[in-house]
Amino acid sequence: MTAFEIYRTLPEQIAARLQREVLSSKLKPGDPLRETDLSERFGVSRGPIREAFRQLTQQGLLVLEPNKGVRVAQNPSVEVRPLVVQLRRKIETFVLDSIFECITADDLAVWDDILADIKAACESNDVDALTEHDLRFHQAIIQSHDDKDLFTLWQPIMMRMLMHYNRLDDIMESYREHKRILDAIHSGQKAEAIRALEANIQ
Amino acid sequence: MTAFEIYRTLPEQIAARLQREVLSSKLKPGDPLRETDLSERFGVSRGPIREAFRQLTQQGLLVLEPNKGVRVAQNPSVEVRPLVVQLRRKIETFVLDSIFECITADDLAVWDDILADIKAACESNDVDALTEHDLRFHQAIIQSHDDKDLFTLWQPIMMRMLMHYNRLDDIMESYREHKRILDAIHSGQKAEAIRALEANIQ
DNA sequence: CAAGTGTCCATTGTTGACAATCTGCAATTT
DNA sequence: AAATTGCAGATTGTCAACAATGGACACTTG
Repeated sequence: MTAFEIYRTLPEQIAARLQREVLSSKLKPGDPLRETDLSERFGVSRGPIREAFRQLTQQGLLVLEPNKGVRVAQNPSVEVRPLVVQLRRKIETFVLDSIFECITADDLAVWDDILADIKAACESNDVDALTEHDLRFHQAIIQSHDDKDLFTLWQPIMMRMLMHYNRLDDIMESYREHKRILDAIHSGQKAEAIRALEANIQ
Repeated sequence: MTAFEIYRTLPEQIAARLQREVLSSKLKPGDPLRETDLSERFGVSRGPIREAFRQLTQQGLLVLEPNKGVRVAQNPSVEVRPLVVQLRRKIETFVLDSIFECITADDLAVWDDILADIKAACESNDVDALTEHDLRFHQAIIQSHDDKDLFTLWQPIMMRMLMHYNRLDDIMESYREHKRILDAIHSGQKAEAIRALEANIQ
């Protein structure tokens, strides 16, 4: 993990820390988060904590009840999960289809780097790191679209899916799936790239 | 318009007011909102204003830039709009299909009331009121699903669509579209109801 | 004994003061 | 003249004190 991540604001740093703890199930669905506890833990006042709560609520990781505080959100129900999968597929394939012709060598270089991180995480069987880099991979693709607003639409849907990351028996398969996507892009096969992307989202 | 809406919290009241002003284009895309101005206007301190900003950011109506404040979000680009339409259709038809067999007489009574409001808005050619009750109509359907989390997924997508509500030449057509949905539900025709719902979302 | 009521305490909601940051413009430098 | 620097103001970020709310539990009341 990168030790010196730079974030613009205090709340962003705090939100990033808490996000990891939720996605790695260090914080479990239903767990309450108290403003006072966290303000002491991070050495800041309650203001930035509330702001961080707000960001994570927007991502769907926390649920806010007035006068009662925030709790870690429940996983999507099994009934709703297929819908979430479909929504994410629609957005990501839309983006890939839309940007395909304008993908630069720089873009691909960044994505290759992330793929290397995914590979490393798979090889060391580190599910938390895999989750993080899987998120970075798809986020990088979404954010390469001109319309930055797409990201805010996509993020809460993606988060719902990451909340239980136990799809694969063989963790290395995740690396292979992402590699297939990039291989197809490298060789300019748009339809194949979209197919590989859809296969990765389930 | 309901004159005595009760909201739990101060920020909710403020957010509701601002939401109307954005959806009615009293506040236009790119307009900056200053915390100090609004705290004086509403007679509260800046805390609740910031909280309201956050709620509206989550809904996609405002965009937040650190150290620079918030602005009214831009309308979705013409390129992205078809995607937004598809996403909203997927969610709403999923919900209607999912709840259809458990719709109660109480549910239908509420929806009929909202339909009456839609009719009144159309007849008096009040686009702002139509926007408001159109939102209430679809929101009521979404919220009748057991999984309350669906609402937070749907809301930002819906808001993107409401930000330019100029689809119809004949405003009465909006009433008819919603009436077709409820008529089909009343007579138990699930497939027809879903078809009418999809026709309304475009 | 069941239902309702009051009190206390933990927690969130709100406020106003102060600190940090950004923007625009004027003065300075090359 | 163009680019850069340095101020001044406006605006957001942070903080700590105080107010309001909700939940638990003991107490009263029928």
